[in-house]
Amino acid sequence: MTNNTDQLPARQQQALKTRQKLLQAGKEVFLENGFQKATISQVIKKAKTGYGTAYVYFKNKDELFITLMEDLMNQFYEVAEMPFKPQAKEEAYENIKKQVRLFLQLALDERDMMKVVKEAIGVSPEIEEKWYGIRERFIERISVDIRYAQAQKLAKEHLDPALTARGWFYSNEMFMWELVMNKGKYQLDDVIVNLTRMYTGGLYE
Amino acid sequence: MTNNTDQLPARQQQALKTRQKLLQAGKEVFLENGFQKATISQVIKKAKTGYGTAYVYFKNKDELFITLMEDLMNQFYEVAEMPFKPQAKEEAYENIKKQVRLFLQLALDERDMMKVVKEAIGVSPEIEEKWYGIRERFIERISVDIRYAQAQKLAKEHLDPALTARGWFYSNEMFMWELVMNKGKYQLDDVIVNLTRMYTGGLYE
DNA sequence: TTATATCATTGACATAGTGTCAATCAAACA
DNA sequence: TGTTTGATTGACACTATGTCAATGATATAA
Repeated sequence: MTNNTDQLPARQQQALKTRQKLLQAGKEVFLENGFQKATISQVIKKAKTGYGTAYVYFKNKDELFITLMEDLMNQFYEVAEMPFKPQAKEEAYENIKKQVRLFLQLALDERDMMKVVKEAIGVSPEIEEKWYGIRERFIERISVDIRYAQAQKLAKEHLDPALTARGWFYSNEMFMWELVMNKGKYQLDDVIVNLTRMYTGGLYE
Repeated sequence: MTNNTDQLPARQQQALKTRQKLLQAGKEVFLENGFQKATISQVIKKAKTGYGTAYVYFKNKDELFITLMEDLMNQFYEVAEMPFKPQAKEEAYENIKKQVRLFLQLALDERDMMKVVKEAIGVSPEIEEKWYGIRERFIERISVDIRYAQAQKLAKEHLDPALTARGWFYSNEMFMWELVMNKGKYQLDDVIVNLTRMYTGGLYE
């Protein structure tokens, strides 16, 4: 595999390399210190560049972190786009369980990074906005699924798809953060089964 | 109504007054600027005290804000403690609707303050902890309610009370923040009805 | 090959906020 | 009235941010 920097002039190659060094150092510093305690000084020290260099490549700490989040966030977008066309209630139940597991598992696979993401969402409006983008994408997708299930006469007509999708995603998201922050407090499978049962069947007989 | 500072020596009265001035000024500064942008300098300027005085009465900005939140947080604790002893599914449904409305309405009545609280939760671990205390109190109370409903054969036995209570509260909490942050985007009654229907009856036929 | 232009890199600087503490001031008390 | 006690204060040391004029190295042109 040839690196696409091969053809570039040495100057641009160097610049790319500097940027990469800052990203790598940034990731390490964020994982070690969390979002708030991480400083540009720590990053440039680890990357072995001058202080001002960081500001050449990134507007500020928030932007550096957003760049580092991007890959992970795209994985969430992919999970959100999963197709959903159940023909029966049983099939719906299985589909939903599968998607919940993908969502929670992705967060747990990147647990250390997700902890920092959670902190960053609380501190930086720009990063919060990025997460809201993912949330709304999920909710929109789930709304479509609910309308489909209603058209198939599988789901109750009297529930508002947008509100129901939102409430459902909120539960999922919060359990995700709970699992990320308190590993081991709950069993993943228990959470998935209970969430899905609640969603599909409700609490009362 | 006699003020209970009447009997105190003048020196302590003065100290109390200074503290009150800082609290009042703090509230104004937080509401005007939000949590992060609020500074001690702004507070002491508005309170007309010296810089160091603020640190005599409060360890830091977080502690000042926590003191300001206390009343509001206690109101949430009161809502969490509401009794719940339904004899039938219909009664349960009405009880639940009532409690959801109290919860959401309290947040909306203190909307401006709740916006700052949300920001502060994201920034300050101490304040986050305070909110988690309220959340866990709600969840514990709801767990008890679910167990009671299960014992009455009103609620499904196969749902885990702790997990179900948690998922249910998460939906409520997130809708609360949504209503607080985006006033008017959703109709309060629509949210309440949909949440409660989902919770009690589930999505599928 | 040399001169010049371009642009990546740099750290000192201005700015802004925090928390501390020795000094000051005024009330309480002997 | 003199002394003690404790409330108040702002200057100080510290930490972090973001900017920018100067520097240095590479690319280009003559």
